[in-house]
Amino acid sequence: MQTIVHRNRSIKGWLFDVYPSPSGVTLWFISETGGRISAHAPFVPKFYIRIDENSFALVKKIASRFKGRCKISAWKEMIEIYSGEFIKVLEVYVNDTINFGKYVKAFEAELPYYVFFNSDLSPVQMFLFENDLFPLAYGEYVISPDGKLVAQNIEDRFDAIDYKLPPLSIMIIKPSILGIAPKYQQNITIEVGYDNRSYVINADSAQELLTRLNFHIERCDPDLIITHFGDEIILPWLTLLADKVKVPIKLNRDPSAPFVRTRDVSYWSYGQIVHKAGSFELAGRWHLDVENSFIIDQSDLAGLFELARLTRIPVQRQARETIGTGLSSLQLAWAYSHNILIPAKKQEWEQFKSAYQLLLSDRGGLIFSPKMGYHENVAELDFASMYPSLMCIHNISPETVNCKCCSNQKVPELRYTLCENRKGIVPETLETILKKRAEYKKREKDSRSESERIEYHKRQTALKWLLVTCFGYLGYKNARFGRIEAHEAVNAFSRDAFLRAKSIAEKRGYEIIHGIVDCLWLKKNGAGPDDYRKLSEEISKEIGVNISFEGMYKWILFPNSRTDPEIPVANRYVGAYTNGELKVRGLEVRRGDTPLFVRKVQADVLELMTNASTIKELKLMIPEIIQVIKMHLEKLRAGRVEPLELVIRRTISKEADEYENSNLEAIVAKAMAEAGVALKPGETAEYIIIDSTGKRYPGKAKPFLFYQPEDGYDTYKYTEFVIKSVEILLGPLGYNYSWIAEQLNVSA
DNA sequence: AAAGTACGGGG
DNA sequence: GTGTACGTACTTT
Repeated sequence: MQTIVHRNRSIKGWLFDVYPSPSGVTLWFISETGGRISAHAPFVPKFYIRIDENSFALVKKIASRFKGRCKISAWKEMIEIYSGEFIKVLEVYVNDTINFGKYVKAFEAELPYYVFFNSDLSPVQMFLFENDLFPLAYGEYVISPDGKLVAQNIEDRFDAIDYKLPPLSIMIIKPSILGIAPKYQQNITIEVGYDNRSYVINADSAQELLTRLNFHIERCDPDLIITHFGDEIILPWLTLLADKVKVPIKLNRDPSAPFVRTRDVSYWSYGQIVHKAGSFELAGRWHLDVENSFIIDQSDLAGLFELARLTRIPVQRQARETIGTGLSSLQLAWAYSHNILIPAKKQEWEQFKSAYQLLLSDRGGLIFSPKMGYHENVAELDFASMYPSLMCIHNISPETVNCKCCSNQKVPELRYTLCENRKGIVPETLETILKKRAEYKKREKDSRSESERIEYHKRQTALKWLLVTCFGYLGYKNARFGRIEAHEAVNAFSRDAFLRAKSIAEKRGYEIIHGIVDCLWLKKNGAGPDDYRKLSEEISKEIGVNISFEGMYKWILFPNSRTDPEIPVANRYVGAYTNGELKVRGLEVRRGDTPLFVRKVQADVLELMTNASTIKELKLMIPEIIQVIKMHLEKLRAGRVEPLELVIRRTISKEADEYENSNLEAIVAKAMAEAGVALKPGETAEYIIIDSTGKRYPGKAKPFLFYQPEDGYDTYKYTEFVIKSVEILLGPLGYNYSWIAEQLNVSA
């Protein structure tokens, strides 16, 4: 006799994905043996209301209207972050992970004068927080015969430094022409790549296209579909086709789940409009659009995975979120696990300022005026992670500044106190990041294997962005854990540190050539690397924040302002380190709106200049530089420059008809709108200048979308662009625009 | 001359 | 609390 025993199944592997599904969440795992397994976990998210007992009946009445969905759980004692004291709150269960937010809104609408906590967290994150889980967590997962996750034993930590990642099968889908947005392409063909092969899908009909794509998806069975422009263009287009010709597209691994799509948005972020494409997320596999992810752009998949593990935001979502959201999530997780109530955040209208932006705008950070022109034998000293370090060292956090319990005068210039009894949430969470990054940086330096070095570099770069954001976050008035006094305190400490560093250096006989916020450029006759290292050590020891010797420059240039040649500008400079590396800020090669052609010329010139060890040698190579420019300009004059290299990409800030001046952006936006492909504020105008005078061609510039090689281009304008980009380098050596133009046989 | 428009920053 | 850095470079009016 045989009995069939339905037993639990144990998987050793990684948590791959989590998303809401009816009465809980759906989880996907990748097992070590290569299985892709889904499971369901029941989960009831909850929120809290700070309410007096008299109002209990009112809450009960609202809850009873959503009978079966919302339920009053109990009175709870939880910690209010600013006071650090326990307060009494009412816990409400919402048995619907998909519509959690809608139920919360209903409560909020009827209880406008009460404070809500944990009410705008995502149920998926609450699930992860509560179960000590995180994306890509390695461990043992136990699944019941009816597909429920019943237990897990995690052999991994969200903040681990040594962790294994699952081997992922990857498919790439992209337009066969890259380098120009699909919006500007006349016919899009898609190219599918996997297993070291790629296939251009040239189909005669939509049916054929979809059938062939489905074939590839089934054969590859990707965990991860990487696209270029998948969010905005390709996936929406494919699904539209699929609906039209009724060929289901097999993008999802979970056939029961919908695609998660969000709308595109344009929003203001500190004086600039930003357009964010809507997202197109998949269920059971990831879709990552490399053109719609800041963190992938900066630090690749390795950085994205590092961040997702740390912030506990699912990978597809983390890819599209801002870094600020990631940092916030890290703090939320910490608060959640310490029974600290999380205040509902108010509507976010602004993005966070990065430290730098804030420093400039709030005049918090110090900027000296550079000594104009070329210098030799200058050294650079940088404070490493100055702001996060200050926050950790001095325990600066929204709830520790001006706390109730302490009276001290720790903050320079300001009469603020800093708590000595309780460690703040900001230092608590930052410390993890700082330590982790320091270790990655160390390994990056020490590692013998190139692939390891690259991996560690990507991870530490991702963490760097968290650190860069954290300062802005502290001063951001709408942040959950933000407070302006905390932000001011950091500023005060930073100015103090910077000024003390400066004065120590000057006392030792060094001349300050320039200084920005946490960077100092110094000079002293006869001083070498060892002297600067010694100076760095002395300053670090004195101030308590690490300052490091970045290197010495063979030459460095702080150019004059173009609008007023008598004055210097703080944020543009270029210098060649003694190791041959170049550091450039603010010049054309660094700008996103410089056409590739101009960038190439300036880059070529700079590369030559890197070979010079002294200003004298720089002067000697002028004829050589002129030759290089001549070569490029001859190509330009002959009409042989590829149109792509002449494309200017600039963000438009408003709708086509809102422009008051007919500048090139307005012209292009209008032309696009008329052709039915209107650009939204924050999207990029991509165009070629045909005739900037408008005499020969009144349109002046043409969107790349409509560009034909016969249209030609404005040789004069592009030449001028080139000469200006070289003048900024040669001008301080005594060779101005008209001299350069003359050498190049161009009328100035 | 004044107003309009866009860019950078961090490593 | 329905607002949107700030300084530079360049163009248009």
